[in-house]
Amino acid sequence: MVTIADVARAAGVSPSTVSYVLSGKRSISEATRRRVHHSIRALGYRPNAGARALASNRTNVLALVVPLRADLNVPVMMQFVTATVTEARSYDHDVLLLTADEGAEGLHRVVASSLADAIIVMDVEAAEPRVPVLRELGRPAVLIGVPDDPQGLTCVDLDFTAAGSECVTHLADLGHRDVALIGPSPAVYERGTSYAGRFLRGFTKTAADRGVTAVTLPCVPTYDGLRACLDDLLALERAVTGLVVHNEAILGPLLSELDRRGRRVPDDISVLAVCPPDLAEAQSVPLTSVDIPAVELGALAVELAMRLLDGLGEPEVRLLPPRLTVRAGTGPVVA
Amino acid sequence: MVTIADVARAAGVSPSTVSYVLSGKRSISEATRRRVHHSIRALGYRPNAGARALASNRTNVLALVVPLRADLNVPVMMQFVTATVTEARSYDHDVLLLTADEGAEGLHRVVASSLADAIIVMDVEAAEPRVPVLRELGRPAVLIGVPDDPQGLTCVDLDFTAAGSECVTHLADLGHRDVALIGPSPAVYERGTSYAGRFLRGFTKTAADRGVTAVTLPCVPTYDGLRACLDDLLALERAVTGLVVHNEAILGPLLSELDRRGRRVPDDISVLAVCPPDLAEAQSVPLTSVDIPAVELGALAVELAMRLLDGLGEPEVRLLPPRLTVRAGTGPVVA
DNA sequence: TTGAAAGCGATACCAT
DNA sequence: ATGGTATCGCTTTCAA
Repeated sequence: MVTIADVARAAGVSPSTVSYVLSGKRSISEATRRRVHHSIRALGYRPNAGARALASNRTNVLALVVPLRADLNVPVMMQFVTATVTEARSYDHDVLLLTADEGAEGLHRVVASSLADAIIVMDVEAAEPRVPVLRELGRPAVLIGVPDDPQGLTCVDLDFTAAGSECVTHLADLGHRDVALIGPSPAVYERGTSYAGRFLRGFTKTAADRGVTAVTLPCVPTYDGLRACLDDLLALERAVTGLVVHNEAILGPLLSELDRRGRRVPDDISVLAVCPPDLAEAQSVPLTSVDIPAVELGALAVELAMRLLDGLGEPEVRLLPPRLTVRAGTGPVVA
Repeated sequence: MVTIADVARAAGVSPSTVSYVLSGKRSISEATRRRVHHSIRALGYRPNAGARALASNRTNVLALVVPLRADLNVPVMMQFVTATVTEARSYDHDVLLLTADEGAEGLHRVVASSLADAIIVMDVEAAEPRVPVLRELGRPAVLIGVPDDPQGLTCVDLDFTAAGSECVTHLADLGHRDVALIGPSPAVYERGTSYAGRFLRGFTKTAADRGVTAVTLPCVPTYDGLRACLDDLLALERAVTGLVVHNEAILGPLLSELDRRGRRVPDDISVLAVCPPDLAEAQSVPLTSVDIPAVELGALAVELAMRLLDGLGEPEVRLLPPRLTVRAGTGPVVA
């Protein structure tokens, strides 16, 4: 193994000089810097992470806590994870992966044993049980999602309230007077996942503001769940002409079932989805969609974590504005 | 911060004794052990990971390299990742997440800076460029997938050859004489992803052995790709009565399109899929499927990595036998 | 602008 | 069965 001492010897300087060349924490003459860098490359030196962490109290590692649930939007999750890793690398950091089933204990463990400098937590619930722990951990934390009381914590998320609102606005502007929201699984609402409730509120409020009739149908993400959901939908007294789907898993099946039941999109019914653009585009009829900006959110989470680690920046809640892309699946109401 | 010295003092023993109590590397009297454990709990002591790594040359961390591609089966990937983390924790290890875009350099980095003790690599190609590097790294490595030359490396995967074979066998036993394989995107074949070719070979060979006519159609995972693929399929001279789908992304759309084109499953055509059971079950018609045992593979990969770290066990290729579950989507040929 | 050396918190060897 | 302590590789203070 090549150590800092080997490099120092080869470059004819002291180990501390090599360290300072690497960290940039004090000025070094150009000549020395070059000799040191040359020796580093020549010997293929890489600082030992453990030694560095021990001496500096910095691991250059971010802990990322991912959910283990099956009822989540997995592709979006994975996008988020890879974006986090990629962004972390751009700050010369690595990512340690934790699963949510370790709970608060996992957070304690990682911090107390100095495995990571900061923590990023995905899939935050409204009454998030890990929030008090995160506050007391004494390490920067960034949540994806906004708990009821984000006091003292940094949170990032899509502005789901605005997203729900924008979907209704778009439909109302096209003349739709009767809309429905096909939401996530009831389980998602029941455990109070923060984004589901926020989207619903934006949806409902704007519908009221615009004088649009709005119904909400949570949907279990199975074929049977979908069928039941559509049965309910089509049995409504006033025919719904605009459908907002906040449940990626059933998007394809939903369109099939509508087709099977003789409802044409968008002629009979407009469909608008909350999902990644490629999913919206890959449907039998490309759907107007509000993007879930997983990649931006991942990068932003890392960026905010870095700021906190540098002692800059205060805890804050950062909501990204929704972006709605119009595609063939949305049309005006045909009288 | 609570150190091992604090614990030692509180328990009235030396630091080395505390260390030995924790590691179990020498015998300790029951009384001492109890006092030490009591102090550990009382003080909330957790060993410092960096210090431990520095002194012991063991990080208790596994590096996991995940692909960044979009054309992969993301839910299966995520299952694999979480299974890996969960299993690693059961060995008191953590998982450091790397993305494949760091390439061989990333592997060097992680090893040279002592960030991880072993490496698990997903999405291995037939002519995997990282293979030579992994061999020279001097650290245990486990590949998910089997490269052309697995010499000296440990590999785990589903036995895709047997899986392809079993699908044909099942259809042939039901009397099907004309079958087709709807495979992954052409891009997957082109870059020589190892599992795609192996499945194809098992499929083709068994078809020949059984005197069954077999055609293969790679399918770009978009709606247009699917339509083109089905056009080709239905234009064949001899009508295909059995369809094997090795491409999860288009499973739902495929069934919709078949329905739209008036082909009933399984009355007109039997459909058999290679995918997780829940996906097969969630279709409009539940499909017979060969499971991709992501969870077992993840756990197995970790287990083999642990063995290698303990100096037990040689490099080996471990293929899990396919398991076919019969569901409503497969039926006999109706003359 | 640079060097010497004291830690950081464990492990494991050498003693007893 | 237990203790003392050198050691791991790096950072950072203190000095020059």
